[in-house]
Amino acid sequence: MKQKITIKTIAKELGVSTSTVSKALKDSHEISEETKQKIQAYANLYNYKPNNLALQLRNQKTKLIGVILPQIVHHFFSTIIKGIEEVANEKGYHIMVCFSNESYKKEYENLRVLSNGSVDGLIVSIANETLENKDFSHFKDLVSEEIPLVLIDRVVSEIMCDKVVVDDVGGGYKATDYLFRHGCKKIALVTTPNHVSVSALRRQGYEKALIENYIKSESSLIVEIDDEKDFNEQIAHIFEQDIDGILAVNEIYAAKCIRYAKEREFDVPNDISVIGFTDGLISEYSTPSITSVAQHGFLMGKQAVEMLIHHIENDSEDYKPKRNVISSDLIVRESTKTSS
Amino acid sequence: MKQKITIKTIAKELGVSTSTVSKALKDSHEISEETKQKIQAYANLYNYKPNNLALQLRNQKTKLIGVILPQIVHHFFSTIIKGIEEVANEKGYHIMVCFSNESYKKEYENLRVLSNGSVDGLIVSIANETLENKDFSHFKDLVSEEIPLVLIDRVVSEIMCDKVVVDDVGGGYKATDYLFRHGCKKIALVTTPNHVSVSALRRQGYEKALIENYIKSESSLIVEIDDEKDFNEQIAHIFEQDIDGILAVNEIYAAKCIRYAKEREFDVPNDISVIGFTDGLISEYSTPSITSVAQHGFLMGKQAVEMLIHHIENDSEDYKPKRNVISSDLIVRESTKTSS
DNA sequence: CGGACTTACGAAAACGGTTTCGTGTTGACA
DNA sequence: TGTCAACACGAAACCGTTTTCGTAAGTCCG
Repeated sequence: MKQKITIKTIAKELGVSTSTVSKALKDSHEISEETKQKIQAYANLYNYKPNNLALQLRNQKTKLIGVILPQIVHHFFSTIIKGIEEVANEKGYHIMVCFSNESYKKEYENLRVLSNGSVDGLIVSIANETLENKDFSHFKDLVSEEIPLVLIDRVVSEIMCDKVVVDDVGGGYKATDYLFRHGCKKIALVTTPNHVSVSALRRQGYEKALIENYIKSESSLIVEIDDEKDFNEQIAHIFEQDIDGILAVNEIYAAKCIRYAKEREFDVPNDISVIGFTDGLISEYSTPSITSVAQHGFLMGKQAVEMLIHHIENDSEDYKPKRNVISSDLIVRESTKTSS
Repeated sequence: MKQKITIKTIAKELGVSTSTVSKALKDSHEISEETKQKIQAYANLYNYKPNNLALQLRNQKTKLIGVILPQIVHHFFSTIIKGIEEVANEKGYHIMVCFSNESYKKEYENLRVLSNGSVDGLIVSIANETLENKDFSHFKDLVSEEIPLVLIDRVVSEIMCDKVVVDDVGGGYKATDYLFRHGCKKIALVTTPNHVSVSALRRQGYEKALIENYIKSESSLIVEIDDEKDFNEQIAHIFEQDIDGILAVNEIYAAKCIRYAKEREFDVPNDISVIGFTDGLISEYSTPSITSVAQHGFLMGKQAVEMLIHHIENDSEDYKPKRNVISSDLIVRESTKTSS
């Protein structure tokens, strides 16, 4: 990289001190018009730009927000990033994005690097492996260092910080209840292993709706998908139990269920109605398009960064962790019956 | 944020100089075992971490790579980010991600902020608006400041820097040729306005395939979609010309074409075969699944960051812009006939 | 005993800015 | 002519770290 022009260079060339240059460039009244003209002209000519690192070191702030997400090639998470970036930019911040790839080790590493003064605060969604381990000491360290932290989507109660979550229980409930109201009698749940906190919550919503409809939850109707194994083999058995509705905890599972249903010559939605979570492109463009629980990732990102920046910029005020809940809405499409 | 412990604090508390502390923490032979023990113990106890900003200022490098993309909620671009992040991390770099939202102004702003010493180099895919304007002075400034820059996917020849592009001409050709070989006689092209460089290239490939098959390109078979207007209205006329194949320049257009074809009671693939670009989730999960030209965004990200880091770390060697071309492959699925 | 060499540490400069606090020169005014 | 304020600028500290160089004390050897 070419040697950049600095205040020192300008000062030397023009035979003034660095303080004079600094002040002149800020149009300070302390400096005479004449000198200001000269300095500003010179700075312009040589395209002077103040070095960000120097400023950050001096001001003890970076105007940078660290974002650590478990995945990126994922509609929900990329939507969150978009929300974060948009608001951050409006407020003069930029974002540094890292991914944990659901791995504890990478999450730990990223946290370590970013918390060394590189960023003013962090927005994190916890990796699955970490949720499984239940080792949150790296987050607790962060909190005890008083580095502003906002946890999103996948959160745990033992970390004392701001949080933004989706109303997953409500979403699961709304979806299941919708199925009941539109004529379904026997609804299966296709989910992930239970340590994934959001899935567990959606399941709670599912079970709540069952109870309210006086139906006993049957474990034979619940499949915890192991992504390592063949999907169709794992769900085959629920199709042999006269089900007429499926709630899937994400849109990929929903799409796969629909595909499998077709293979087995069930009609969607007339024989079986299907609802997914995550209102992404798959839900919108597959045929039939999929009724989904929208999670408003964009909004979540926006709220998270607003809380974070508030925390960063009101450092002094005594601070009580807040928790925002974003309600999830059902987007009705073609994969569910409309009449009962 | 809590006041962080610094080398100065340690020095003062232990009654030594900052240089001693610095050396002791690096296990320098200049310092006696006894003193080292004492200092390291203290540092550990109070969880000392060196301040990144100070290091970056001193070393004149940030180990940070700036990434500016036009969009994020997009399978191809998020895949690129994943590729970039993975290799960057391996080599000890982190990434700062910004989005231009296809806007010239935001691209300009992002470029300005990131080129102030915040990053060691940049990876950029140009915004559509900039491609339309043809104003690339902000990039040329970057190049003349000798800030390492790699352009990806959407590139222009007048910017002298490293580039990684997809073989879009080849992709368009392969796809069109595949349609001809499998019995299509009349193939429509659903594309974007021509200033989008990748679309223009895909169109070249399409036309090349037409010529090789002795078919005259007809403008009535080519639709340049205006995203502001209704999609179906814009493509309706091509369905009245006995077409039996459609090449769409992205997977959303492909999915929309298939949907419209169904509405008009054409069978896909038997009446009309459809091929899209961007091998994302839509292509994979829609019904019928969509034959697509895969662009290998992951690979593109990896190559880009490798070129960039090479450039950053071999600053001295005299530098000749390189250009990598990633070949695009056809992923055959259900939206195209298999026999001729 | 004197010189050379090692050991163990500190002072200071450097990275690129900002900011506080002088200070020398004017000019006005009594 | 002496006093004082205003003006225009510079010196120096500071942000946190590294690194070069200097040096006091101790050791070894002749």
